[in-house]
Amino acid sequence: MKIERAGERNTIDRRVARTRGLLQDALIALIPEQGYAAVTVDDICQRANVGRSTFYTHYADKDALRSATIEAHLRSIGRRREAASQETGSRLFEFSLPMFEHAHAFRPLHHALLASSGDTIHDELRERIRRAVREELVEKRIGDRGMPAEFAIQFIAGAFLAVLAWWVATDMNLSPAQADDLFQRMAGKGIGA
Amino acid sequence: MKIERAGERNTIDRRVARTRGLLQDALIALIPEQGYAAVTVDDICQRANVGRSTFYTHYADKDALRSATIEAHLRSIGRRREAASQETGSRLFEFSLPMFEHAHAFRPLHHALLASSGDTIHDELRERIRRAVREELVEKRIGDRGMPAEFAIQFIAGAFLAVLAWWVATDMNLSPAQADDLFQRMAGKGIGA
DNA sequence: GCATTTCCAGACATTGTGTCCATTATGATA
DNA sequence: TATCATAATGGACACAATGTCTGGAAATGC
Repeated sequence: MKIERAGERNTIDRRVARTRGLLQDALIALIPEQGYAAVTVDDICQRANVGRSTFYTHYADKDALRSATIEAHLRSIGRRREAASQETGSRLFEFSLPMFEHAHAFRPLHHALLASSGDTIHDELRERIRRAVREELVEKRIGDRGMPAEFAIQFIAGAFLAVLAWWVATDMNLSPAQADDLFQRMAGKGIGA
Repeated sequence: MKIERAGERNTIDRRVARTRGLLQDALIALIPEQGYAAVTVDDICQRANVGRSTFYTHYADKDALRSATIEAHLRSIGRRREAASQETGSRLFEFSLPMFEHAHAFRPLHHALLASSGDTIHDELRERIRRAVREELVEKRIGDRGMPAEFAIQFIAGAFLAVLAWWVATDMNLSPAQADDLFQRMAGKGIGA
């Protein structure tokens, strides 16, 4: 009699690894084509050449597959980051360079993760904010010395939207004027190391 | 015989205005409760007390309703900004305060707009980045003088994701090291007005 | 008041989801 | 290599949501 206690398994059946790999790759391949929301479980299975019932023996649903896929890649970034952390010692944001490097190596994945969601409204709001930032930066000729204008624009617009979303989601302890003040400070002086 | 040319209508039937208003309000109300993706057309109709078939006489689908809802409000933000622009004159980022103020006045709308893109794929990555930023900022005790840590975290994480998305979407003329360098500079010193 | 428009409930076909089962195929192990 | 455990498979099923279409009832505008 063989008793196999939970979690005692130290090797993974090749079939499992193969199936999961195929499914993950299929998802990543399909997202740029149709957008995540439009991708069906059936699409994934056909692209991966995997039976639909097999899908459900591995993942509860599409979201579970997505999580697992991201999780796997994110772990590799984490390892890379730890390695980098020991080398460089005390950089300001240790996560950023490994992330840029990973995005460079796995561009299709990151494109799938970050590309405009196809959501016209979100994209429209983003674009409006960017336009507003662009106008001001160009008009007032701020930020030179090798800093590409578009980079600064994306930076500021992204920061603003993130901060606005957070502020709206919280209980709004800060007044609009206070929130704006903090934003202006961060945008102007940065984290001020 | 009465011929009604397209677009010649100058008044809107009260029933139409009433129905559309109810549907838009219902959507905005439901998004914070369940998230946009989980809201069904039936949910919206029940909340709005409107027949489901009526829904489809006004909007092609759920996305169309969302578009129409947000578009209307976005126009009012534009007007507010123009007004504010004339008053203040020469602030650094003129768009930000009016936006914060509008978000304060129409919080449910902005919550619906910014909370979850419906594309949950962003949210997961977003959360990971935030965690990475949070660890570093807290660990290294950076940013004091009345700057709430969470504000700085959201700011940096949002800026990073926007910059990363932009970089991945372009032809990647910048190397990972260069991109990271620019990011570090902006994060550390800001726009440097 | 009357013609027009909108609202509505319900029926319908369609698509995608998630579960289950019996059967076949394949990797692990000795 | 033989054996056994596990994975993969297609098909059937119930279910939920979508989007279309009807005919009649209700409201609106003029």
